[in-house]
Amino acid sequence: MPTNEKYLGEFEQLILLAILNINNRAYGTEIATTILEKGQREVTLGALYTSLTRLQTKGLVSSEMGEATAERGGRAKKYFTVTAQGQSAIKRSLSLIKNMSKSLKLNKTMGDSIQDLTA
Amino acid sequence: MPTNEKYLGEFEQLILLAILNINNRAYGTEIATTILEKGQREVTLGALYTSLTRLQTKGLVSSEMGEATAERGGRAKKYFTVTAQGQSAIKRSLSLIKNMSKSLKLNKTMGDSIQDLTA
DNA sequence: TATATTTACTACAATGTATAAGATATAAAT
DNA sequence: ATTTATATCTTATACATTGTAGTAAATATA
Repeated sequence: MPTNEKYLGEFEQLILLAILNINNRAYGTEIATTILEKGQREVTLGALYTSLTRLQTKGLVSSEMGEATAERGGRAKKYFTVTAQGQSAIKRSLSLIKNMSKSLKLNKTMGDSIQDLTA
Repeated sequence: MPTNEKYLGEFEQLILLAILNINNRAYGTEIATTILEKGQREVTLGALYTSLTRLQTKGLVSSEMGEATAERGGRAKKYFTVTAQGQSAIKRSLSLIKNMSKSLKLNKTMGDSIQDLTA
Protein backbone atom coordinates (compact mmCIF):
# COMPACT_ATOMS: atom_id res chain seq x y z
CA MET A 1 0.00 0.00 0.00
CA PRO A 2 1.14 3.53 -0.69
CA THR A 3 1.90 5.58 2.39
CA ASN A 4 -1.25 7.63 2.17
CA GLU A 5 -3.50 4.60 1.95
CA LYS A 6 -2.56 2.96 5.20
CA TYR A 7 -4.93 1.15 7.44
CA LEU A 8 -7.30 3.28 9.51
CA GLY A 9 -8.36 1.79 12.85
CA GLU A 10 -11.93 1.88 14.10
CA PHE A 11 -11.13 4.30 16.89
CA GLU A 12 -9.40 6.57 14.41
CA GLN A 13 -12.48 6.41 12.21
CA LEU A 14 -14.65 7.44 15.13
CA ILE A 15 -12.43 10.36 15.99
CA LEU A 16 -12.37 11.66 12.43
CA LEU A 17 -16.14 11.32 12.15
CA ALA A 18 -16.62 13.06 15.49
CA ILE A 19 -14.51 16.04 14.42
CA LEU A 20 -16.50 16.22 11.19
CA ASN A 21 -19.72 16.09 13.19
CA ILE A 22 -18.52 19.08 15.17
CA ASN A 23 -17.76 20.70 11.82
CA ASN A 24 -14.01 20.90 12.54
CA ARG A 25 -12.11 23.02 15.06
CA ALA A 26 -12.92 20.50 17.77
CA TYR A 27 -10.98 19.96 20.97
CA GLY A 28 -10.46 16.95 23.23
CA THR A 29 -13.36 16.96 25.65
CA GLU A 30 -15.74 18.00 22.92
CA ILE A 31 -14.69 15.09 20.72
CA ALA A 32 -15.02 12.65 23.61
CA THR A 33 -18.54 13.89 24.33
CA THR A 34 -19.56 13.53 20.70
CA ILE A 35 -18.29 9.97 20.52
CA LEU A 36 -20.14 9.19 23.74
CA GLU A 37 -23.43 10.64 22.52
CA LYS A 38 -23.45 9.66 18.85
CA GLY A 39 -21.36 6.54 19.11
CA GLN A 40 -22.68 5.26 22.43
CA ARG A 41 -19.15 4.57 23.47
CA GLU A 42 -17.04 5.89 26.32
CA VAL A 43 -13.51 7.03 25.71
CA THR A 44 -10.83 8.11 28.10
CA LEU A 45 -9.09 11.36 27.30
CA GLY A 46 -5.67 9.74 27.45
CA ALA A 47 -6.61 7.31 24.70
CA LEU A 48 -8.12 10.11 22.67
CA TYR A 49 -5.12 12.43 22.76
CA THR A 50 -2.77 9.60 21.91
CA SER A 51 -4.78 8.82 18.79
CA LEU A 52 -5.12 12.48 17.86
CA THR A 53 -1.36 12.89 18.00
CA ARG A 54 -0.90 9.87 15.76
CA LEU A 55 -3.51 11.13 13.32
CA GLN A 56 -1.68 14.43 13.13
CA THR A 57 1.62 12.66 12.54
CA LYS A 58 -0.02 10.88 9.63
CA GLY A 59 -1.34 14.18 8.30
CA LEU A 60 -5.00 13.27 8.70
CA VAL A 61 -5.76 16.08 11.14
CA SER A 62 -4.17 19.46 11.81
CA SER A 63 -4.25 21.47 15.04
CA GLU A 64 -4.06 25.01 16.37
CA MET A 65 -3.88 26.30 19.92
CA GLY A 66 -6.84 28.24 21.30
CA GLU A 67 -7.92 29.86 24.53
CA ALA A 68 -8.77 28.47 27.97
CA THR A 69 -12.31 27.72 29.13
CA ALA A 70 -14.12 30.96 29.97
CA GLU A 71 -15.78 30.22 33.32
CA ARG A 72 -13.17 28.33 35.17
CA GLY A 73 -9.99 28.70 33.16
CA GLY A 74 -7.41 25.97 32.86
CA ARG A 75 -5.04 24.93 30.16
CA ALA A 76 -5.51 26.27 26.63
CA LYS A 77 -7.56 24.19 24.23
CA LYS A 78 -6.03 22.51 21.20
CA TYR A 79 -8.38 22.56 18.24
CA PHE A 80 -8.27 19.77 15.68
CA THR A 81 -9.43 19.83 12.07
CA VAL A 82 -9.69 17.00 9.55
CA THR A 83 -7.35 17.64 6.61
CA ALA A 84 -8.17 16.90 2.97
CA GLN A 85 -6.03 13.81 3.31
CA GLY A 86 -8.03 12.83 6.38
CA GLN A 87 -11.28 13.20 4.47
CA SER A 88 -9.96 10.96 1.72
CA ALA A 89 -8.96 8.37 4.28
CA ILE A 90 -12.32 8.21 6.03
CA LYS A 91 -14.11 8.23 2.71
CA ARG A 92 -12.07 5.31 1.47
CA SER A 93 -12.66 3.49 4.72
CA LEU A 94 -16.44 3.90 4.56
CA SER A 95 -16.62 2.90 0.90
CA LEU A 96 -14.75 -0.28 1.67
CA ILE A 97 -17.24 -1.30 4.33
CA LYS A 98 -20.14 -0.39 2.10
CA ASN A 99 -18.84 -2.54 -0.75
CA MET A 100 -18.31 -5.47 1.54
CA SER A 101 -21.70 -5.28 3.24
CA LYS A 102 -24.05 -4.86 0.33
CA SER A 103 -25.89 -7.80 -1.16
CA LEU A 104 -25.33 -10.02 1.84
CA LYS A 105 -27.50 -13.04 2.46
CA LEU A 106 -28.15 -13.04 6.18
CA ASN A 107 -30.78 -13.93 8.70
CA LYS A 108 -33.61 -11.44 9.04
CA THR A 109 -32.35 -9.44 12.00
CA MET A 110 -28.92 -9.14 10.49
CA GLY A 111 -30.25 -8.45 7.03
CA ASP A 112 -32.43 -5.60 8.23
CA SER A 113 -29.52 -4.05 9.99
CA ILE A 114 -27.30 -4.16 6.95
CA GLN A 115 -30.07 -2.97 4.68
CA ASP A 116 -30.59 -0.07 7.01
CA LEU A 117 -26.96 0.79 6.56
CA THR A 118 -26.69 0.47 2.83
CA ALA A 119 -30.22 0.90 1.49
CA MET B 1 -16.60 -2.87 27.98
CA PRO B 2 -17.94 -6.35 28.63
CA THR B 3 -15.84 -9.16 27.21
CA ASN B 4 -18.15 -9.84 24.29
CA GLU B 5 -18.25 -6.23 23.18
CA LYS B 6 -14.58 -5.76 22.54
CA TYR B 7 -13.13 -3.72 19.75
CA LEU B 8 -13.32 -5.17 16.27
CA GLY B 9 -10.54 -4.11 13.90
CA GLU B 10 -11.14 -3.13 10.30
CA PHE B 11 -9.40 -6.20 8.95
CA GLU B 12 -11.46 -8.38 11.24
CA GLN B 13 -14.59 -6.65 9.95
CA LEU B 14 -13.55 -7.40 6.38
CA ILE B 15 -12.93 -11.04 7.14
CA LEU B 16 -16.29 -11.50 8.83
CA LEU B 17 -18.08 -9.75 5.97
CA ALA B 18 -16.19 -11.85 3.42
CA ILE B 19 -17.24 -15.09 5.11
CA LEU B 20 -20.83 -13.86 5.19
CA ASN B 21 -20.58 -12.98 1.51
CA ILE B 22 -19.53 -16.54 0.79
CA ASN B 23 -22.51 -17.58 2.90
CA ASN B 24 -20.32 -19.30 5.49
CA ARG B 25 -18.20 -22.46 5.26
CA ALA B 26 -15.43 -20.43 3.67
CA TYR B 27 -11.75 -21.33 3.63
CA GLY B 28 -8.57 -19.27 3.45
CA THR B 29 -7.88 -18.71 -0.21
CA GLU B 30 -11.57 -18.21 -0.91
CA ILE B 31 -11.83 -15.49 1.75
CA ALA B 32 -8.72 -13.76 0.44
CA THR B 33 -10.14 -13.73 -3.08
CA THR B 34 -13.43 -12.27 -1.88
CA ILE B 35 -11.69 -9.47 -0.01
CA LEU B 36 -9.60 -8.75 -3.08
CA GLU B 37 -12.60 -8.60 -5.42
CA LYS B 38 -15.22 -6.94 -3.25
CA GLY B 39 -12.91 -4.92 -1.04
CA GLN B 40 -10.35 -3.98 -3.65
CA ARG B 41 -7.67 -4.88 -1.18
CA GLU B 42 -4.89 -7.43 -1.27
CA VAL B 43 -4.23 -9.65 1.70
CA THR B 44 -1.49 -12.14 2.37
CA LEU B 45 -2.61 -15.55 3.52
CA GLY B 46 -0.38 -15.39 6.58
CA ALA B 47 -2.13 -12.25 7.80
CA LEU B 48 -5.49 -13.79 7.10
CA TYR B 49 -4.92 -17.01 9.01
CA THR B 50 -3.51 -15.13 11.97
CA SER B 51 -6.66 -13.04 12.19
CA LEU B 52 -8.91 -16.03 11.66
CA THR B 53 -7.29 -17.81 14.57
CA ARG B 54 -7.79 -14.77 16.77
CA LEU B 55 -11.42 -14.46 15.69
CA GLN B 56 -11.97 -18.08 16.61
CA THR B 57 -10.33 -17.56 19.99
CA LYS B 58 -12.79 -14.74 20.59
CA GLY B 59 -15.67 -16.99 19.55
CA LEU B 60 -16.65 -14.90 16.53
CA VAL B 61 -16.03 -17.67 14.01
CA SER B 62 -16.00 -21.47 14.24
CA SER B 63 -14.13 -23.92 12.04
CA GLU B 64 -14.26 -27.49 10.77
CA MET B 65 -11.75 -29.45 8.73
CA GLY B 66 -12.69 -30.45 5.19
CA GLU B 67 -11.16 -32.24 2.23
CA ALA B 68 -8.30 -31.37 -0.11
CA THR B 69 -8.75 -29.68 -3.47
CA ALA B 70 -10.10 -32.18 -6.02
CA GLU B 71 -7.89 -31.61 -9.06
CA ARG B 72 -4.54 -31.14 -7.52
CA GLY B 73 -4.84 -32.28 -3.91
CA GLY B 74 -2.83 -30.71 -1.16
CA ARG B 75 -3.51 -30.05 2.47
CA ALA B 76 -7.08 -30.30 3.75
CA LYS B 77 -9.14 -27.12 3.81
CA LYS B 78 -10.27 -25.52 7.03
CA TYR B 79 -13.75 -24.08 6.72
CA PHE B 80 -14.79 -21.05 8.76
CA THR B 81 -18.29 -19.92 9.73
CA VAL B 82 -19.40 -16.72 11.47
CA THR B 83 -21.02 -17.55 14.81
CA ALA B 84 -24.08 -15.83 16.26
CA GLN B 85 -21.70 -13.87 18.45
CA GLY B 86 -19.73 -12.90 15.37
CA GLN B 87 -22.87 -11.66 13.67
CA SER B 88 -23.71 -9.53 16.69
CA ALA B 89 -20.22 -8.08 16.68
CA ILE B 90 -20.23 -7.06 13.03
CA LYS B 91 -23.75 -5.72 13.35
CA ARG B 92 -22.76 -3.56 16.30
CA SER B 93 -19.71 -2.38 14.44
CA LEU B 94 -21.65 -1.31 11.35
CA SER B 95 -24.34 0.42 13.39
CA LEU B 96 -21.69 2.44 15.17
CA ILE B 97 -20.26 3.71 11.92
CA LYS B 98 -23.69 4.47 10.58
CA ASN B 99 -24.64 6.50 13.63
CA MET B 100 -21.45 8.47 13.44
CA SER B 101 -21.64 9.21 9.72
CA LYS B 102 -25.21 10.31 9.27
CA SER B 103 -26.14 13.97 9.23
CA LEU B 104 -22.63 15.14 8.51
CA LYS B 105 -21.96 18.54 7.05
CA LEU B 106 -19.22 18.02 4.51
CA ASN B 107 -17.98 19.25 1.19
CA LYS B 108 -19.89 17.98 -1.84
CA THR B 109 -17.65 15.11 -2.84
CA MET B 110 -17.46 13.86 0.69
CA GLY B 111 -21.12 14.47 1.35
CA ASP B 112 -22.19 12.46 -1.66
CA SER B 113 -20.02 9.60 -0.58
CA ILE B 114 -21.45 9.51 2.92
CA GLN B 115 -24.97 9.96 1.65
CA ASP B 116 -24.41 7.06 -0.65
CA LEU B 117 -23.46 5.00 2.34
CA THR B 118 -26.27 5.98 4.65
CA ALA B 119 -29.09 7.19 2.41
C1' DT C 1 -3.46 29.07 47.11
C1' DA C 2 -6.71 26.12 45.61
C1' DT C 3 -9.18 23.97 41.98
C1' DA C 4 -11.25 23.14 37.55
C1' DT C 5 -9.94 22.27 32.88
C1' DT C 6 -7.21 20.49 29.45
C1' DT C 7 -3.15 18.44 27.38
C1' DA C 8 1.26 15.49 27.49
C1' DC C 9 3.83 11.34 28.86
C1' DT C 10 4.46 6.47 29.56
C1' DA C 11 3.51 1.78 29.30
C1' DC C 12 1.23 -2.19 27.88
C1' DA C 13 -2.54 -4.86 25.30
C1' DA C 14 -4.75 -5.89 20.96
C1' DT C 15 -4.73 -5.95 16.09
C1' DG C 16 -2.38 -5.73 11.37
C1' DT C 17 0.97 -7.77 8.35
C1' DA C 18 4.48 -10.48 6.16
C1' DT C 19 7.98 -14.13 5.59
C1' DA C 20 9.19 -18.57 6.08
C1' DA C 21 8.31 -23.26 7.23
C1' DG C 22 5.37 -27.38 7.54
C1' DA C 23 1.79 -30.66 5.91
C1' DT C 24 -0.44 -33.43 2.39
C1' DA C 25 -3.00 -35.06 -1.60
C1' DT C 26 -2.63 -35.69 -6.56
C1' DA C 27 0.29 -35.72 -10.92
C1' DA C 28 4.24 -37.23 -13.28
C1' DA C 29 8.25 -40.04 -13.97
C1' DT C 30 10.69 -44.26 -14.13
C1' DA D 1 3.98 -49.79 -8.19
C1' DT D 2 7.24 -46.86 -6.03
C1' DT D 3 9.42 -42.64 -6.01
C1' DT D 4 9.71 -37.82 -6.98
C1' DA D 5 7.76 -33.47 -8.03
C1' DT D 6 4.46 -29.96 -7.43
C1' DA D 7 0.29 -27.56 -6.34
C1' DT D 8 -2.60 -26.36 -2.44
C1' DC D 9 -3.37 -25.08 1.99
C1' DT D 10 -2.30 -24.15 6.95
C1' DT D 11 1.04 -23.01 11.02
C1' DA D 12 4.62 -20.68 13.30
C1' DT D 13 7.22 -16.70 14.24
C1' DA D 14 8.28 -11.95 14.41
C1' DC D 15 7.63 -7.24 14.22
C1' DA D 16 4.77 -2.86 13.11
C1' DT D 17 0.70 -0.29 14.05
C1' DT D 18 -3.26 0.95 16.65
C1' DG D 19 -6.17 0.78 21.08
C1' DT D 20 -6.37 2.04 25.89
C1' DA D 21 -5.63 3.76 30.37
C1' DG D 22 -3.31 5.74 34.33
C1' DT D 23 -0.66 9.44 35.84
C1' DA D 24 1.70 13.67 35.56
C1' DA D 25 2.08 18.38 33.87
C1' DA D 26 0.41 22.95 32.58
C1' DT D 27 -2.46 27.02 33.39
C1' DA D 28 -6.32 30.28 33.72
C1' DT D 29 -9.84 31.66 36.98
C1' DA D 30 -12.01 31.61 41.81
